[in-house]
Amino acid sequence: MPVSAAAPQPDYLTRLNPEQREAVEALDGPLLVLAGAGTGKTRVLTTRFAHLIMTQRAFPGQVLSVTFTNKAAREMRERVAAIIQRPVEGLWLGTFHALCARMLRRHAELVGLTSAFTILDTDDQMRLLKQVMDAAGIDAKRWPAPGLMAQVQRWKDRGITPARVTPAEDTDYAGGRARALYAAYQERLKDLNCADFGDLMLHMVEILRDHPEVLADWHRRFRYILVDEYQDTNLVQYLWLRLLAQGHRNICCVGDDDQSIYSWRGAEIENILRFEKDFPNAKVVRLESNYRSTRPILAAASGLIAHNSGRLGKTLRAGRNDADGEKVRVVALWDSEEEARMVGERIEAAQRSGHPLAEIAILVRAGFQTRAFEERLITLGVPYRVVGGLKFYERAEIRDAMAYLRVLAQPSDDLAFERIVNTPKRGLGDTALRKMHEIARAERIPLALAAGKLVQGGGLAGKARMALSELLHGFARWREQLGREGHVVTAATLLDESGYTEMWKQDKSPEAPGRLENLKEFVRALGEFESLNGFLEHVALVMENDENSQGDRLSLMTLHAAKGLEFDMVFLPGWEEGLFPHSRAMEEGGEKGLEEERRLAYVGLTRARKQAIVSCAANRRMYGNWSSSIPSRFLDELPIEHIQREGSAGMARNRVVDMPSVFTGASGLTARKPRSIESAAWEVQARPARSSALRVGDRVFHQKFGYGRVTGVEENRVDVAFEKSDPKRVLDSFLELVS
DNA sequence: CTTGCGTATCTTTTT
DNA sequence: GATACGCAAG
Repeated sequence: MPVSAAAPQPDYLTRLNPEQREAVEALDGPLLVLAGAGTGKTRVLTTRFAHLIMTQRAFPGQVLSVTFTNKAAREMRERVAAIIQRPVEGLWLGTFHALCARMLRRHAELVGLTSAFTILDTDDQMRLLKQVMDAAGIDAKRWPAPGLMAQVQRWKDRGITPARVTPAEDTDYAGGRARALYAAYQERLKDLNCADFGDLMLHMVEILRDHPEVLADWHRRFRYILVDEYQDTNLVQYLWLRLLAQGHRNICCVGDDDQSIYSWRGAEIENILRFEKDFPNAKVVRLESNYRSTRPILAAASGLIAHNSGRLGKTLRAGRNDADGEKVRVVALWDSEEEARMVGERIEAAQRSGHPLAEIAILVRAGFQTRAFEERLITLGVPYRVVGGLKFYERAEIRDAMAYLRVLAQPSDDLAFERIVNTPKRGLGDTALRKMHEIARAERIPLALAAGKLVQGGGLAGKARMALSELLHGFARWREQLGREGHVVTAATLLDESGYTEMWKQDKSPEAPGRLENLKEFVRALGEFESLNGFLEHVALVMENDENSQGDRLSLMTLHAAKGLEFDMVFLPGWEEGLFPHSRAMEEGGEKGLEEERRLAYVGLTRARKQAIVSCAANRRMYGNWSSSIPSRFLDELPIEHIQREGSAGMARNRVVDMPSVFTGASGLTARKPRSIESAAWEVQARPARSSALRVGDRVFHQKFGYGRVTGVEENRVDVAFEKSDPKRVLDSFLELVS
C-alpha cells in the first residue's frame, strides 16, 4: 500500500520500474527482493532508504543497513547522501563486521573484553592459535594449525561458542581435542583483549541472545533493517539479523540465490531459500528486468542456470531497448597459449576500433590462469590491472608499521609486540622471546612488561639486553610524543627511530623502494584520521587497494572478484572439466559444489553488457606439465541458438592430426563422465585451407618472435620483418595469420 | 640467527 | 614449474 498515494509522486519514485517500485514502497513487514543480475538492486536499496526518510517513517539513524564489503557500503553511503541531500552522519550503514564492532564496543564487558579491544587479522589469529596448540602440547606436524583454524572459523560462522560444540562435532581433529583448543584460544583472546573477525559477530549474537535488555535497546533504535547480498550471509549473520529484526519485523533483504558463490567461506544459500519460512507473511518481489546485457547474453546465462535445481526461480528479461546483440562466442583452442593469443588479438582489435580497455575484462576461475594472460598482454603492450592481488594492508611493511602503532596504542598487544620486537633484526631471537614469554606467563602480564622486567633482571646477554632496553625506551618516548605532537608526526618518528625505515633503505632487493613508498603512503593515510585508535579500527576493518587503478586499463581477475562488476566485453577462458567446474569443488561439494560452480559461470556471463567470449583449450600447462582436458559441461548447457562456436585457425591448419577426439567429433576415451559427448564435439570451423597460405604483406604472429609482416615467401619458408625482433626466415607452420 | 636444501603442494577470499 | 615451508647445518 503506497504511503504517498495521494501526494504528488516524488521523482525518485517515478524513475523506477513497477517491480522496483513495489520493492521500495513495501515498507512494512519482512520483504525479500530477489534481484537478478543487473536488475537495479542497489538502486532499490538506496531508494528504499531514501523513501523511509522522506515518508518520515524513520530518522536516518533508525535504519540499519548492512553490506558485505566496504566497497558496497561506501557506494551505498554516497548514493543515499545524494538522494536525501543532507549529511549522512550518524548512519548505521556498514559491513556486518564494522557494525558489529561498533555495537560490541558498547557491550564489550559482557563478554569479558574492554571497549578498547583490538581486532586481529588472519595472521595474528594463526600465530595465536599456534601458541595455544603449542601450550597444549599438540604435535604440530600431525595436526596442522590451519586445519583447526578452519574448524574454529566454521564454528564461529555458525554461531557456535566452545560451550555449544557438541561431542559429535569434535571427533575429527587432534583426537577430539578441537573443542578444548577452541576454548583455550577464546580464553587467550580474552586475556589479550582481542577479538578476531568471527568474534565480532559471535560475541554480538551471544550478547543479544543472553541479555534481553540490551536487545530491547537495539530494537528501540532500529526500526528498519536493510540487507544487501543476503545470499552470502552465514548462519551467525543470519542469527544476528533475526534477533535485531524481532523488534519491528521490518527487514528487507535483497539478494540473488543464483549468485551465491561463497559457500566455501560459510555462506548458506539456505538462508535466502528459507526466508519466507523464517519470516512468516513475508512479501517477495522479483526484479527480472535486466538493464545491463543484450538478449543473447541473458538467454545464454538463463539457459545455463536453469540446470540448477533448488532455485527460487527467476527469469531475466531484457530491459533495454537496444538489447539485440551478438551471440555469445564459444571458441575452442588447441592449448592455453593459443587461448591467450586469441584473447590478446581480440582485445587489440577491440582497442583499434575504439573500445576503451576499461570496458574489457578477462575473468578466470583460478588465480594461476592470470599469468598466461599477463605475459601475453605485456608482449602486446596492453595496459592491464590484476584485481585482487596483494592488498595494501597485507604487505609486510604495512603490517609491520601497523604492529608498531598497535604496541604504541596498546602496550598489552602481545601479538603486535612479538611481530616487531626483532624487526628490524636486533639480535632478539627465539631465546630472548622465550624468556619474555616465561616471565609473562608466570606473572600473567603482557609481553612488553615482561620484556622490561627481563632487561632489569639481567637474564639476557649484553647485546640483546641493550637492544631490548633501547626499544622499550623508544616506546616510552614515542608514547609521550604521541600526546604532545599527535599521531602522524609520532608515527614518522617511530618508524625512523626504531630503525624500521633504515632496514628497507639497506635492503637491496628490487621491492625495497616500493616498500618505502608504501610506508610514506601509510603515514599520509594516518593523517586522514583524527586519532591513532580511529585509524587502527579503520585499517583492521577496511582493506582497500587503490593503486594502479587509474588510466584506461584492461581488468584481469577471478570470477569471484568480478561479482557486482560489469563490462562491455568479457572473456571467460578455461571452460574445461576439472578447471571449471573445478574438480576440487566437485570432490568436496558433490552436486552442490557443481551447482555453485554453475552459479559462478552464471555470474561470469552476466558481467557482460555487449559481448561474451567463452573459450576452452584442449591442452593446458598445469603445475609444470601439459595435460589435456575436455570442454566444460557448462558449454553444453548453453542454449545452442544463442551461441556461436568457433575454432581457431591454428588448430584447423596444422594440428588436426594431434587433436583430441573430442574436438573432432569421434567418440573419446577422455570423457570421464557418462554424458553425451556428441554435443560437446562441435566441428572446428576450419578456415579455407591455404596450402601456401601466406603472402607478402600479411600480418603474422610467431610464438617466439611476436608480430611481424611477411616480406617474402618461398614454398613453406617465409621471410618476416618482426616488430620486436630482427627479420628472420622461418617455417610457414610456425606462423599464424593475423587478420 | 641466517642460509641452503629437500619436500610437499598447487581454487575461490572478505571482514 | 614455482613457491613456500620446515629442518638441518653453518
